[in-house]
Amino acid sequence: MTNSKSTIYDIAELSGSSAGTVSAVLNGTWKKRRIKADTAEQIQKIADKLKYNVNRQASGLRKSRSGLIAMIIPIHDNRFFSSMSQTFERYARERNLHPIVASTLRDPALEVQTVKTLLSYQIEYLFVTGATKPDEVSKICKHHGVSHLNLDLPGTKAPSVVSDNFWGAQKLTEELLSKANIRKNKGRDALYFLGGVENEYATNGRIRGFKDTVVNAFGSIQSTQMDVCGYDSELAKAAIEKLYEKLGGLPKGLFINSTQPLEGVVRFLKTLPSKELTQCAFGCYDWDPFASFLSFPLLMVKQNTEALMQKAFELIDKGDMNGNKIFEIQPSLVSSEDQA
Amino acid sequence: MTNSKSTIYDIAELSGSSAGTVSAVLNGTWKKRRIKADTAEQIQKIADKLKYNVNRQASGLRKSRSGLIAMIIPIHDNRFFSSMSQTFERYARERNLHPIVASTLRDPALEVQTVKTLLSYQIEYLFVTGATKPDEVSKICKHHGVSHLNLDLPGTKAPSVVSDNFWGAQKLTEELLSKANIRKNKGRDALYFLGGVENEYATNGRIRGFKDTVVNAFGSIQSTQMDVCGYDSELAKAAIEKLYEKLGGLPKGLFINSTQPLEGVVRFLKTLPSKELTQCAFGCYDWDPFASFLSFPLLMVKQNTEALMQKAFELIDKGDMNGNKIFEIQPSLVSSEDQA
DNA sequence: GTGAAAGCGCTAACAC
DNA sequence: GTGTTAGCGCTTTCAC
Repeated sequence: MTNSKSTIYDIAELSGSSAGTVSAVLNGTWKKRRIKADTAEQIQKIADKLKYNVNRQASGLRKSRSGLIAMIIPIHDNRFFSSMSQTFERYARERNLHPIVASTLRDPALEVQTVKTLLSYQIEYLFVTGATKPDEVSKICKHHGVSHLNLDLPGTKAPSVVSDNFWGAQKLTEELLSKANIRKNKGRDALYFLGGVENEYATNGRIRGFKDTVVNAFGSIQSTQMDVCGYDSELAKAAIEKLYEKLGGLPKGLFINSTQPLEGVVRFLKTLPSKELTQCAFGCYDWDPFASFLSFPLLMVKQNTEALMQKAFELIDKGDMNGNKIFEIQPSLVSSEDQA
Repeated sequence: MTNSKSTIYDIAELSGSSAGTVSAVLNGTWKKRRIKADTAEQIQKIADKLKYNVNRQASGLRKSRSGLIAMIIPIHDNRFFSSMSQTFERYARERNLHPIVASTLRDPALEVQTVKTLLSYQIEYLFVTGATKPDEVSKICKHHGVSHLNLDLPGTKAPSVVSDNFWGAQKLTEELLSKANIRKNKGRDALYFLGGVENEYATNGRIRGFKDTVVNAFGSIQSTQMDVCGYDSELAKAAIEKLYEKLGGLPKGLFINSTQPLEGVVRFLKTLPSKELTQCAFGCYDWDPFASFLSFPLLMVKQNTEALMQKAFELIDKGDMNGNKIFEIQPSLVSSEDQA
């Protein structure tokens, strides 16, 4: 029972046919070789009995194809990326490709090293998700002739499929303006933007969407309405505290850029009497299921993993991986009140 | 620049040495072969210039080792499993093994198929996490002579590393009894258990821990204190509603089995005036970061991914993968109040 | 100190 | 309809 790995030669011997025939039967090319159904059946039966399993290092070497498709992500332990992994696997399997996911911890060196390792296993495609140096990765992949694309964060040397941050921010801002019933766009009667990092791809798009919408509605926007205080929750907490103090209370609307700053905001809100919270409309760019359970209503922008992945595989299917176009995918607006 | 994959033969030719020498230099066995440092350096330089990358299908075939270690998990998109993946990768890389994680969606057929595929790539080790049929997987692995172990859910044909549900439930129950200041163990003045599935490994252990602790403290336990209503949040919501009605209010303490039932409970609690919540001590077996932001304090049991994985790799390191011992790892108790 | 040669398990072109 | 053969890129034993 133990350790009886068998090869096509074992089967050839037992069936009285040749290794070539066995190979053809076992990999499904036997009709093309016009092998007798009888022979095929016979061989298959023996293979089953021996629990034969092809050695893909050998077949891959011979065919110079591995059947592998890989994706690198920054980390596994994250709602967005783990949901990308899940969707990636499904799409890959639909195409008879074997998915491999590896995380690179936002470490440029590990990123490069991981990609090289993956290439050494002769992966056929690579999805580069949220990479710190997408163009470095592109260079390596190109040298090895491996099709690849960027996800979530764009690069300039391969096609990219990313969230439409501009559009998402517009929608969220519009909703908030209307829900908060903003009239004057001044003092507490205005919408405020909190969190994110200046000159970072995602934040940039979101800021543009926010500003664009506010300016559209009121003709102008004040610099005091923006506090791009970083992604750290402590910094966000300090920022909302300061804003609260300055305004003498919460504003009528708050656009929080990402769930991490949201944590900081929530920590501050916990210190306020709950009726104050009802005077502010809260929005968060990024979704987390926990947010449905907060003590106040919250609008969230949820990235569309399904559509991102679908677009990416569409590019694979079309063999369309050579340009450097950026495809933007619309996220969706979710309200915590819908889920409760 | 494009597609210039090179082989050791290219390098051999350019360097005027033989493929064997190049191979030895490039895979680090060259001191053993007593190759001149000069030659080695020369060869290395050429390899770098060509951006040579070993073909692991070829080297793996020859050595009949792949350098791969795989783990199957039910799903990626889950706090516990994604954190297992993260830790798995780290430990694997520390050992110069290349980690592969694949999800099997709690589908027995996909589980078996995925394992077979992984084996066809000649993986050297397999971690079987939360499998529906761990023993099926063991059979297949044994036939292929591949070392493997079970994680999270135990099997009978390989070593298993699982959470100590009994211990965790004991600790959580003890904390809750004391925090709730239970006196009579009757009516509202008692601790109640909610959620989980009868005859399931994890629930069994937790029920035993709960009962054991209550009986220890009060000499007995009533069957009405247990409602093993499943993992569905709607069922849990119905269960807590019924309990509330029966008792004429919340009990002094509630042990909720898993985060999904917790969601249901929270939905119900939202309908209550907040001061009622202060009269009950809440505990949840399983941890989720969102729970720190609920409007009431919550004790949680957090599985120790780090220790689980460490134990698993310890078994690998010791080559100790042949028994079927079950190793239980203590989880830890976390309070939402510690994090705020 | 290094080259030559065999072979890992499989596939595919070419026989017949 | 099926056997034979060469070879994918690499490692390793045996020469010398």
